[in-house]
Amino acid sequence: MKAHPDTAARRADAVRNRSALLAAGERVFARSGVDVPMEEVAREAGVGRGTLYRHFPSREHLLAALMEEQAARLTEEARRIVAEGPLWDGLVAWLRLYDDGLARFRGASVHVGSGLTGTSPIAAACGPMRTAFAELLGRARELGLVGPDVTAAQVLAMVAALPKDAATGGAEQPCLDIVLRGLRA
Amino acid sequence: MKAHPDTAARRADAVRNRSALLAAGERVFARSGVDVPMEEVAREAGVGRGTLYRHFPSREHLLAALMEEQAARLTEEARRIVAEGPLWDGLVAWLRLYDDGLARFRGASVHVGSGLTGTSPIAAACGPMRTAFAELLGRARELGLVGPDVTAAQVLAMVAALPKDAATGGAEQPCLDIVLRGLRA
DNA sequence: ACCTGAACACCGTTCAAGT
DNA sequence: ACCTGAACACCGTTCAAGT
Repeated sequence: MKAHPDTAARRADAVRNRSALLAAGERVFARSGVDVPMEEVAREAGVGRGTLYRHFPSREHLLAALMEEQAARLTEEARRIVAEGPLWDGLVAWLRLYDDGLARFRGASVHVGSGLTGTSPIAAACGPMRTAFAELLGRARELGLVGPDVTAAQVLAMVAALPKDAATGGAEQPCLDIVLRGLRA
Repeated sequence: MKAHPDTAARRADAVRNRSALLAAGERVFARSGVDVPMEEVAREAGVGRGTLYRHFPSREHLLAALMEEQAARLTEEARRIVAEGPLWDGLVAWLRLYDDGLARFRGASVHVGSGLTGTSPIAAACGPMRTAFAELLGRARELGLVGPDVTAAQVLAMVAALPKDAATGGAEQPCLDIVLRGLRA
């Protein structure tokens, strides 16, 4: 991949396999969670184990590639809210989107929560999203909508780590609502 | 173990090995996190793998045994707060103790968060603590200190899942403080 | 009754051989 | 250049043999 920055120069089977792996990863992770044996992803894509590892050197690389599209949408949305407002309602809506996105693959939140900081493939995939959210949170802070001591990395990590509502014994109020109340200045 | 409910009837080496395993588990989990290879625990205790699995059939059984003492302390403390008050400050202090306790072993929060409900060994070890905390939260709810839609299982799962402050990029305000603000009615 | 360590199973990752 | 599946490594768990 490094040797072939432009798709045209890559062999047709390599291009085909890569998209088959992405599609298979999407289905298998959605069905069985991100900790499923990698072999299942390879089988679903109809390729050998080795081919999977050639395209994605680790589970996190595959997960990061799958999340990139979604992260791009969230980046876009954060910028739109900064430009158009309203800031508080936008912030709330954005965090709901973010939370929902992490629910798509069972087990993804653990990888995202620990991968947001540092140099993991996931950190790289989420970099622009983090920056855009930091901008949004900064504006909200300037308007006094959230406290001065809350950081973007903290909020992203905290919301990513929230237990799924299924795991909280049928509580009426989602955990995210509690955190949102706590954020509001 | 099942065949010998009273310690006196067990062979001396079995008794000795069990406490050596608990002491080793404490040290190794504290040093390397709860996902450390079980072999290290056995080696630190000076016994074979098989002996470890005879006493604790899985990693979760060992972790549950190690957490029992701490859970008992928290149970006690919750009852004291219910009896003596003050309820809100007591609730806050209790949740800080709970949060600190989970920080003792890196990785423990994942097992506790998912193990609180259900039938895991950890759920069994935490049962009395859950009940005592539910009582404490119920009293706070009656006084209108917390909202009516918050459940004990939810709060325990949520606080267990909070990212360690080291993972939030040096935020001024601990995540727990944000949740506590959100809980207060 | 209990202990031990070899053996088995599972899965992530690598790599020699093939096209 | 890329693919494949056999092979290796690691670790959780089991069990036959020993005391």
